[in-house]
Amino acid sequence: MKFASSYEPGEYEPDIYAAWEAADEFLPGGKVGGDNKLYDDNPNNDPKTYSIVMPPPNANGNLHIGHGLTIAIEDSLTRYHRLRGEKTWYIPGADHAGFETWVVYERTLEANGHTRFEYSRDELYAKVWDFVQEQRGNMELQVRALGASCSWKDLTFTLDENVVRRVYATFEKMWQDGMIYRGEKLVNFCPKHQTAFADIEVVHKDEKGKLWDIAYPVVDSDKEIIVSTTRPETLFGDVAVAVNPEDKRYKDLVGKSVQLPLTDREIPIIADEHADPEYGTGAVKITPAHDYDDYEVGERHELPRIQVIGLDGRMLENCGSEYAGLTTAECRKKALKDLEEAGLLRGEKDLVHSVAHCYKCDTVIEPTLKEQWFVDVKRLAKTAIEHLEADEIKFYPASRKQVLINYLEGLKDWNISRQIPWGIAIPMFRNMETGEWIFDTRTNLSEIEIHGERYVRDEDTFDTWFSSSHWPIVCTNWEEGEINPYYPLNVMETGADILFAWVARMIMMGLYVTGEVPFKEVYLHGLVLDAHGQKMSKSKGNVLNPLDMVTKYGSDAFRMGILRGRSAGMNQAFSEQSVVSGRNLCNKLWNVARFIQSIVDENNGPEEITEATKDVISDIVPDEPPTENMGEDWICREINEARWQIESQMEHYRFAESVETLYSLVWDKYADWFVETEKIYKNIPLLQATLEAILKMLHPFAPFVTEAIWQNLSWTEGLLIAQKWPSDFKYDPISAENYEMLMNIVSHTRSTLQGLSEANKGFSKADTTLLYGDDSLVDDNSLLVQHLARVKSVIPTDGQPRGLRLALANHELYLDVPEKIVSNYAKALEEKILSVGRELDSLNMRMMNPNYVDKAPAALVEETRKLIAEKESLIERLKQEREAI
RNA sequence: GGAUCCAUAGCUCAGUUGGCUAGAGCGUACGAUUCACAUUCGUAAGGUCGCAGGUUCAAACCCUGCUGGAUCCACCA
Repeated sequence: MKFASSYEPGEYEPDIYAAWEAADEFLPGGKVGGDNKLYDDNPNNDPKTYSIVMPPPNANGNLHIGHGLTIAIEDSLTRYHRLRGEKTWYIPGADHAGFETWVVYERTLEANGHTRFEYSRDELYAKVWDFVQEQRGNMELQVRALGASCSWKDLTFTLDENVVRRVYATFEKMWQDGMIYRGEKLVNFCPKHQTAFADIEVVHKDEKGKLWDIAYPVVDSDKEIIVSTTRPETLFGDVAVAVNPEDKRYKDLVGKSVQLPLTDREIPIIADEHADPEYGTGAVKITPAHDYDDYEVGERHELPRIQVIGLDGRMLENCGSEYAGLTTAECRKKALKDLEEAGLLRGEKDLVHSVAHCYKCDTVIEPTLKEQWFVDVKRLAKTAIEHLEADEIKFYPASRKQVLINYLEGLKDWNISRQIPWGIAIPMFRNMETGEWIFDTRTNLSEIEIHGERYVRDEDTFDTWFSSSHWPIVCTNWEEGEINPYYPLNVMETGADILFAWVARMIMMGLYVTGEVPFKEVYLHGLVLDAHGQKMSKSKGNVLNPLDMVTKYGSDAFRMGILRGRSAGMNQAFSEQSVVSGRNLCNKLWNVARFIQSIVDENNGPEEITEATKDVISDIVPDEPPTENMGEDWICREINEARWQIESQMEHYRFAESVETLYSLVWDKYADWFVETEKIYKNIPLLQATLEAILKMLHPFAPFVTEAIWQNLSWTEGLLIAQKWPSDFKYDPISAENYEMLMNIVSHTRSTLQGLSEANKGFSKADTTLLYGDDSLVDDNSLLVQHLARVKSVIPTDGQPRGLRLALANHELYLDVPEKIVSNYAKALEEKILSVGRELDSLNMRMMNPNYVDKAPAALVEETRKLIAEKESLIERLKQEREAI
């Protein structure tokens, strides 16, 4: 016997994964397709294809619990479609994670007493490359430990040559289409990391601040205008004071100038909608170089932009010698003091406002004027919206489609420049003489020469989302003019939190580059929260490592555990308890298999399997429905039923329900009832066939234990991963129905016995005899009933009923127990009568309503009538029992 | 300010076009045990489905309002 008495995942998982990989089963053709070719020369010859990509985890990082969920979902889909016989391609990836990795690297640089400024960009790039190569591999091992059946030879790294080539091609196309422009705009600049960020990369936090009122004297007048500001230090960059055009208080001041305090400049008073008469004093200072709204006001009124804060977060020369070089905080303090001394500070009050922070280092983001590359997104967004509205992509959850459309409608131009060395270089060179920019892909050179003219490379790199928005295109090797059955992807599975950052951009880019949407369906998963519904975070100390779970309980247990109770788009709690119950299921299945193998061994002997028996066994669908044991018809029906459910659930991404369906099939139906019946009947071919079907159905969710069992069974061949999804079992529906009745009799017997034993100390259930009247069902199955109900014997009454009659409609059954035992049970009986009475009342109420009888469907009314009749006869019987006591 | 989602047993969640006498797992209580499995088996208790209205023969489900919670977007001089 190969089966140990319990399943030890750690002993099997690494070998099994290696066996799959060695057999090339992860390639899209697999062994099923035979040729391992991506696709046939004639696409009509091909089976259906199924493609899915892995959102690339950070190449030099470790997987967190969210990756665990990602892989559990994606690999279940992959394995399911592979078993269905589709050419399934799950493409793994690794992300250079531009900013993330850069932050980690810069930290190690600083820890060694260096700074980024000591090196050229090319040197830094080379250093990080080496750093990442050293760290790489960890993540890939972890993806394997989770059982991901992805095609490793197709792994795409976000800096791979073909990715860069594709990104450059797109950029060039955009450049030629006039969608790329260089502009000096306000960008979210982190003074610590020295780089710009996209809007979605900054975190807004509510903070306590102060609102100061500052008087600006009106030129050639004794009047003054008081502005409200939270950032007095930006005063040096003021170029106007704005008031609302409707604001009567200031109407006559518009067009005049004010003296800008602490400086010798005069700035105009302008009228602009931006000024809210209700807020503060209704007058607002305009600083286009350091505030987004002011920037727009400046555009409208063609005002100059005066930058007064440097990239290092210190005040520039143009603020005057007293202020230049101060940090913004120092400058604010000094400016307020000076204003107060000048008698211009008129008030100060507390307020809470939201402030942008760097999502990585929490430094306050300084809106800063910078020359950057921008993508004009109007056309991209418009096309994306059109295709979304035409329902070309199905969303799970469905509501996110509209959310995405709303986002695209308000999308601003996309700043794609980042001041980080670690990334794909922007392929633009500038003629230092003329200032002209040209496109060139020779980004390995910092300078190039064309027709004797010298061009210098832009030092910036692309926003990672610009390259990763090509992900479905580059992973599937899509090429213009070639047929590619794997593009568009069947599904894009990723976190709901990157709907805007990534999904939106992949759709825009896919449409722009290929003219087609990049995927047919989007499944978004929510955040994995801790057991108490809290976000996992290092500072809270509630972070769970998926690999720890795998080590402790096994990969399958983790996968089933994390899928449980989870639905699309929802942030849901994760509890270790679900993993424990997943582990228990694996062990249960293991023992079921162990038991079945032992029966096979007893009857055949493992060595003596003849070719003839093999034929019988390998025919998974028995031609004739099983006879004799009705439990066999029943389990065949239940397995079919479960399989149909799983097929429909998988189509709708209801993974949690599939796990639930399988759990109940394996445990509550197969092990608790069917295998119990087989202790008497031992229909070996059917035991084998049903076990095989269950292993296949569970394989997508618990790949390791199912494969481990498959390998340990004496009669199976090949790898489970490469088998075919089961088809229908034949069965006799009447037998199946009868077995269910038998189950009902057994449960009721057990429950009554339990009631008796609770009411009577020392009562022995196992010594009790069950008597039956005129009942062919029980008569035919007395041995089975005796075994399942765990009674001493099941025999006919022979016309002499005695003991306690069971309250079952259509069956005359008695537990042969003394009257004293029964009388102690009277209270339980009384409760039962009351509860059935309540059910009967509610049914009668319904029938007494003439509208119900009139308007409800006839079948439903009929069913209610039948139910009432049943309940009435049941209550009658219970009352008789009570009388008898 | 705009939007989306959520509220069902002690806990975590199912409940697909209204037909429910509202389910599961865990937990709890009681009982079993040389049986493939104590990672086991059996039985049971536990719920005015957030609140208030409405539509309907019928509402956990549809509509309106409210309360509480989560998330996203925008704004906050």
